[in-house]
Amino acid sequence: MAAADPSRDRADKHELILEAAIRVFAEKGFHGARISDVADAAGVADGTIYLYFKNKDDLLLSIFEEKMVELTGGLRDALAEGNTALEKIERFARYHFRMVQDHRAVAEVLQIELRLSNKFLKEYRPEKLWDYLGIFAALVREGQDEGVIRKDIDPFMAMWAFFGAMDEMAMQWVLAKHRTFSLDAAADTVVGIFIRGLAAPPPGGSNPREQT
Amino acid sequence: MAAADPSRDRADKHELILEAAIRVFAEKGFHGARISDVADAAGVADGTIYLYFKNKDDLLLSIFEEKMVELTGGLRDALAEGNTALEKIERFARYHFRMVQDHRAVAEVLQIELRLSNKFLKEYRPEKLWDYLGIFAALVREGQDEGVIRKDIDPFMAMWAFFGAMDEMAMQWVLAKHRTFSLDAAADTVVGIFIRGLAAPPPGGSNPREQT
Amino acid sequence: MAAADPSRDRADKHELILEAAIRVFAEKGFHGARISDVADAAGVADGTIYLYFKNKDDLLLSIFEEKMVELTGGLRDALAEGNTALEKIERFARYHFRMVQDHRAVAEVLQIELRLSNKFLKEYRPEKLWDYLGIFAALVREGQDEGVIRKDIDPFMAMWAFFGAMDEMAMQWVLAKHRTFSLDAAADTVVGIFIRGLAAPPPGGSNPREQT
Amino acid sequence: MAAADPSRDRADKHELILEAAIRVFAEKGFHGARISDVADAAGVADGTIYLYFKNKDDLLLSIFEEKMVELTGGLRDALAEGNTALEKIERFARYHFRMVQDHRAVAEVLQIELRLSNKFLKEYRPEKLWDYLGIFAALVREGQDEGVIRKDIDPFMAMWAFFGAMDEMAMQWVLAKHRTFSLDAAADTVVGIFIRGLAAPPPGGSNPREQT
DNA sequence: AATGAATGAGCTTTCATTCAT
DNA sequence: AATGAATGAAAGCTCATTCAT
Repeated sequence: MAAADPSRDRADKHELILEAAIRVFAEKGFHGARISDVADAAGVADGTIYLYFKNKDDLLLSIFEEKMVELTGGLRDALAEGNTALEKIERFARYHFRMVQDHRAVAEVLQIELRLSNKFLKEYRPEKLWDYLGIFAALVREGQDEGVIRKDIDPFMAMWAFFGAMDEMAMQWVLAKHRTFSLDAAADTVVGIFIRGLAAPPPGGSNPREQT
Repeated sequence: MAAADPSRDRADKHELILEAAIRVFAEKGFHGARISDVADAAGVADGTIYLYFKNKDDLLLSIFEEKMVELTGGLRDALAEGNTALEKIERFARYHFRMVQDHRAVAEVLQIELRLSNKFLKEYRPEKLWDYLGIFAALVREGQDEGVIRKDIDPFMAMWAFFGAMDEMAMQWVLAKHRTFSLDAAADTVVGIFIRGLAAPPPGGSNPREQT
Repeated sequence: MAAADPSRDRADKHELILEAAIRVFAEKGFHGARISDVADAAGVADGTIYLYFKNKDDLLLSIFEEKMVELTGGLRDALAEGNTALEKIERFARYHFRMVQDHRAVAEVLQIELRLSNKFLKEYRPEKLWDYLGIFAALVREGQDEGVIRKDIDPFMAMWAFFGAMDEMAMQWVLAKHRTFSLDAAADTVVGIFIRGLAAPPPGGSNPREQT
Repeated sequence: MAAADPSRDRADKHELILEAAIRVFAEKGFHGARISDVADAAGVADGTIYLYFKNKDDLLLSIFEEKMVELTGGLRDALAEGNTALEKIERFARYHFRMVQDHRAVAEVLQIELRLSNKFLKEYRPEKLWDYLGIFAALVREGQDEGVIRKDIDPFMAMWAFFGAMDEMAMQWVLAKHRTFSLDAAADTVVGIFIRGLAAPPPGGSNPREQT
C-alpha cells in the first residue's frame, strides 16, 4: 500500500531525476549534457523533468542544495564525537575530504560543473554552503571561548581561508582524476596548518612570533 | 623610428586588443561579451582579432598568461626585500591581495571569468600559475632548510592550501563587489594562520600539540 | 428533479467550461491561454475538458458556434418589429453594434482571438456566420421585391460589404479598448451609408449619378 | 562599377529576402514557414536573414510596411487623374481591388497571414495602413468642401466602413482562392453603395430620407 | 465520469569564425 | 594587414493531448 502515497511517488521521481543528472553532469559536464541525456538516464521523457525542476539551471542548483543538506547533516554527526573545538575542526577537515573521496560523481559536479555556472557564481546566494561553513565559524568562536583559539582571529575570515584551502585541494584532486596525491595527505596538511595557525599560545609560552 | 618597427606595431595592437578584452570581459563577462564588443572597444574590425589571437578562448587565456607573467615578475621584486622565508611568505600574501585590490578589472577576469571557462578549468595546464605558486613552494623548502618551517610539511600541499585560502577570499571580495570586508584583513588572516601553521616549534620549545 | 437528468448535467458542464473559456481567452488571448487555465477557471481537471470538447480549437469554434446561434436568434427578434426591408437593415446594424457593446468578453473572443486562428480562417466553414449574414442578403432581396432597393445590387456582394464595414468598426473599437469612438456613431455611419447606398431612386427621380 | 555601391548591395539582399519571404509565407503560411525555408528560397544562410531583419515577426511586418508604401504611392498616381472627390473615391476602390488581383502572393500575406499575427493585431500600430486609408478620409473632406458629400458624414468613420467593406471582400476572394466571384463585381458593389451613400442630395432635391 | 501525471514534437536565434576583397 | 558580410550549427522548453487509475 506504500505506493499509494502520491507525495512519496513524487519524491521518488524527483530523486530519480536528480541522481541521473549527477551521473550525466559528472560524465559529460553540465554544458555538454543535454536535457534529453538526463531524461534518458532517468528513464523519463524530456518534459517530465520540467514537472520536477524549473529548468536546466535549477536542476544543477538542486543538486547543490540537496547534497549540501546531506553533507551538513553528516558533518554534525561527525563532529558530535569531538571534544574540543580544535578537535572538531580536525574532524571537519577529515570529514570533508572523505566525502569528496567517497562521492566522486557528486564531487565532480559540485567542484567543477557548479563553478562553471554563471548563475551559481554570480547570481545565486549559496545559503546551504553558508550553513555548512557556518559550522566552522561557530567552532572558531567556541574555541575562542574555550581559550584554545586566538582571540584576534575573525571567525568569518578564518572560515573562508579554511574552506578555500580545502576546496582548492579537492578541486585539484578531482581535476587530476585523483592520480597525483591522496586526500588523506591533503587533510593532514590542512589540519597541520590550521590547528597550529588558529591555536592560542600555551599559557606562559614564549613564542617569539606571538608579538606580531 | 618607432613606427618603422613592424614587430613593434604588431605588439602594440596585440596589447591594444588584450586590454580592450579585459575591460569588456570584466564588464559583461566572458560569455556575455561578443567578439564584436571587444573589436569595438579596441577600435578594430572583428576579423582583425583573429590575426592576433587564435579564438575567443585564446584571448582569455592570453590575458591569463600575460597578467600572470607580470604578477610573477612583481612578486619577485616584492620578495627581494624579505629576509627569512617566513617573512617572504608574509610579503607574498600581502602582495597578492594588493594586486587584486589595485587591478580590479584584471582581478574580475582572472577570479571570475577565467573560472567559468571550460577550456581553462578542464583542458588547460596553467603553467603560469604554477610558476607563480611555485615560488611559494620554494619558499617553504627554503624555510625548511633554514629550520624555521616544519619538515613534515609537503611544500606542494601547503602551496595549494595557501593559494586556496587567498583565492577564496579574493573571490568573495570580487563577487561581493568589495563591500563586505577589506583585503588587508584578509591578508592579516592568511598571514596569521599560515606563518604559525607552518613555523617550526622554537628549539627546545614544548608545544603540547607538537606531538600530533 | 433536475439533478436526475444526466443530459442536463452534461449540458451544464459543457456550458460551464465554455463560459470559462470565453473569460480566459478574452483575458489572455487564445494562444496565451493554456488548457489548464481554462480548466482552473472552470474548476475542473484538464482532462475533463476533453470529455466535452475535441481539442483546444474545438473549444474556440464552439464558442463561435454557440454565440452565433444566440446572436442570430436575437437578430430575428430585433427585426420582427421592422416594417420595410430598409428599416430592418437599419435595425440589423444597430442590433449588431449593441451586441458588441453589451458582450465585451464574447466580442473580444469573436472579433480578435477567432481571427488569429489558422483553423478558423483557413479550414473552417463558418456556416453559423452565413446564417447570420444570410438574413441580410434575404433583406436585400426582400427590398428589391418591394422596389425599395436597387435591382442591380448583388445581395451577396452587398452582404459582404455590409458585414465588412460593421466588422472593421467593431474590431477597431475592441482593439482600441473602446476609447476612441462610440459604437452608436459607428451604427449611424453604417446606416447612413448603406441605406442610401442600397436605396432605389425615388420613382421619377432624376439623380444624375444614376446613369453610372 | 555599380556593384561597388555597398548600400546598393545591402538594399538588394534586403529585397531578395523580402520577396522570398512573400513567396514562402503565401505558400506555407507564416506559422508553417520556417526561417530556413525563407533562407533556402532566398539562397542565403539562415543567419543572414538576421542581418537584415530583427526576427521572424519583423520580416512579416517589413513586408507589410514596404508593400503598403508601394501601394500608397501607386494610389496617389491612380487618383491624380480623377476630377471630383467622388470620382477619386471610385478610383480608389477600383485601384485597391486591382492591386489585390495583380499581386496574389502579396495579397495572400497581407490579407491572411498578417491578420493571424498576434503581434500585428494587438501590439503594432499600422501607421502605413493609416497613411493609405487617410487618403480616403481626405477625399471625404475634400468632397464635403466641394459640396458633393454630405456634411454629416464623419470622414474617419466612413474610412473604416469603406476599408472594412473592401477588405472583407478581398479576404473572401483570397480565401476562396478566387473562384467564387470577380473583384470587378466587388469594386462595382463598393462603388455603387459608397458613392450614393456618401453623396450629398442634389440641390433642391427632395429625397425623403434626407431628413434623417 | 473525472482526474492529472506523463509525454515528446518542434524551431527560432545567436555569435564565433571564415575568407573574399 | 585589415575588413566585415556571410555562415550554420546546436538545444532548451512549452503545452496540447492521452490514458491508467
